[in-house]
Amino acid sequence: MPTGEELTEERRLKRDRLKQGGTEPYPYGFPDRTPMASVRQELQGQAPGGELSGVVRRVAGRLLTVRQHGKTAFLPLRDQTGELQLFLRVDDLGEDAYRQVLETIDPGDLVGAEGVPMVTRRGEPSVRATSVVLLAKSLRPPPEKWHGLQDTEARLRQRYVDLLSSAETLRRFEARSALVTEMRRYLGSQGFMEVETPVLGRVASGGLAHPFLTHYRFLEEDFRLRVALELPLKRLLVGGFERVFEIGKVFRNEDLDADHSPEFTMMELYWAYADYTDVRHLVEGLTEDLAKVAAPFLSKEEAEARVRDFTPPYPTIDYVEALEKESGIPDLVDLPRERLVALARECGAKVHEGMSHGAALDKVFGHYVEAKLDRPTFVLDYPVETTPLAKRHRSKPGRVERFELFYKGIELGNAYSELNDPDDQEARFREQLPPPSRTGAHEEEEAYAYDEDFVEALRYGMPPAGGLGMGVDRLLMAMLGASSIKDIILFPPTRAKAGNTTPSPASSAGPSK
RNA sequence: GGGCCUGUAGCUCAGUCGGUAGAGCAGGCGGCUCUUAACCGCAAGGUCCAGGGUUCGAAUCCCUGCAGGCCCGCCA
Repeated sequence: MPTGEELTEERRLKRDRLKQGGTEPYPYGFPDRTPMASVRQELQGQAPGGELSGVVRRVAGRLLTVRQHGKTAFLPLRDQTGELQLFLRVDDLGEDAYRQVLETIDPGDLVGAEGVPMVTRRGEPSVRATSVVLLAKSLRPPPEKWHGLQDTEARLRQRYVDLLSSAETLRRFEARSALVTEMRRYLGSQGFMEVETPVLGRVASGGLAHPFLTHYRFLEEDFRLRVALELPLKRLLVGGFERVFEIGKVFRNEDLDADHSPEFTMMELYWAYADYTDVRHLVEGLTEDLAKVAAPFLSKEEAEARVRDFTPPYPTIDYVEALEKESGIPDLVDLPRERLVALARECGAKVHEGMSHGAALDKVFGHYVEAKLDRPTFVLDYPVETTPLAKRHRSKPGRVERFELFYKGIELGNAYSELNDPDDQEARFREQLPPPSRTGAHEEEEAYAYDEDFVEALRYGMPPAGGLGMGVDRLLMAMLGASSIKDIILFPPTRAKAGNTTPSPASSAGPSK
């Protein structure tokens, strides 16, 4: 029965037939299960046609397809660890049970079985089933067994279908988990303590971005979702914690594309009594370690390339030297603001007239230098006006102690010797604020918001410290070779389907365009 | 935000010059005791993304919209 509803109805009928026969189509569990990979392991070295006589194993998973040959049938199942086929014979199950199983199951159903691990005459590891039970009826047919789910939109909107039909997708998100777990373990081994700080706040500072707005009913105030983790973590250094980190979602109300998602995961750490050089060596250790953990999830060639790329030390280049060398323009950094804005425009960047010197410089740098940084490379010592939260350089006037790590043309991390002079911090925040003449809501949101309480915290004294921020999704893209951030995020944001929009009270509070 | 591309059966895809809709998989019925996208036979299955226009006639041409992808710009 060919339409989608008819296919669903056909499966409902099978389910109801089972129910009428006294079989529960959604039972409560399936205890004492052995993972597919373990059964395969047990069968290693078993000759074709042989079986583990006397051994009984229970396996469960999603039914991939049914290959029936009259009185025998092969039912490949998949669980999280892998695939294994059931071998069904009338001789093992009896006529009635055999017929009932084949008449009521469909590809996509969750199925459990008990039987003897064996290897078929054709050499395929299998379980010769002595009983088969339905564990959950699937009412929807799974995607085509050979091509899988190709529709990129469906894969994002219904990630569960992508996952259940693609072992590769499942594996990629296992890799994500393994890498984030390793990041926590590694930082813990270096003495860092994981903390959690608020997502909702009155000011969204620590980064340059449009915040999401929301309303806090109890406090009767508009709040913003954080755009960075930096300022609360530094307050903790003031309080006396010496090595802290946080891994959490941050929110920037901007475009979604191949390497940006409005909601993404950030890792930031702050390290008292250290500086950005210490942080640089920590980043080398961390990324080297993560590349090794990523390796088993990659093809042999890719794994070797990744481990080779992330073998420290990584080259360092000076921001100004690199920029002048790549652009061929001497003293580019010292050009007046207007000239820089014009230059940024020539580089193809979107510019607006009031754009700051630092912002224009960043565009020019991105054009001439960043795109060319293929191997992991640290760019050191940015001009002071690009970076309001970093400490002035100890020996290079007009610069701050800051580095960014680039790989394959994208930024993976950003670190400073943290600014801890409260008066300098206050002044640097104020320089970032747009001149009053053009204080539109738009530009105001884009400046590093002035966080008065943070400056107050610094007045109590923050130890000298090094700090780091890494975009976790991008780091994972780099490690796993993903070309889109959507391949790394389980449920990326999608537009509402037509006629399916939910009216939102917060949308009217968003920045007007 | 600008440019290009895509949207046809549950899934993967064809569809010529504008002439009234095709295949494979999945599903139904029948056959088959070692398959690997099993195989063989039979029958069935459509809001051609939505709306409008041109035309005797539109999946096909035009316009608008919706959704997605890629490139560019941009925040990580």
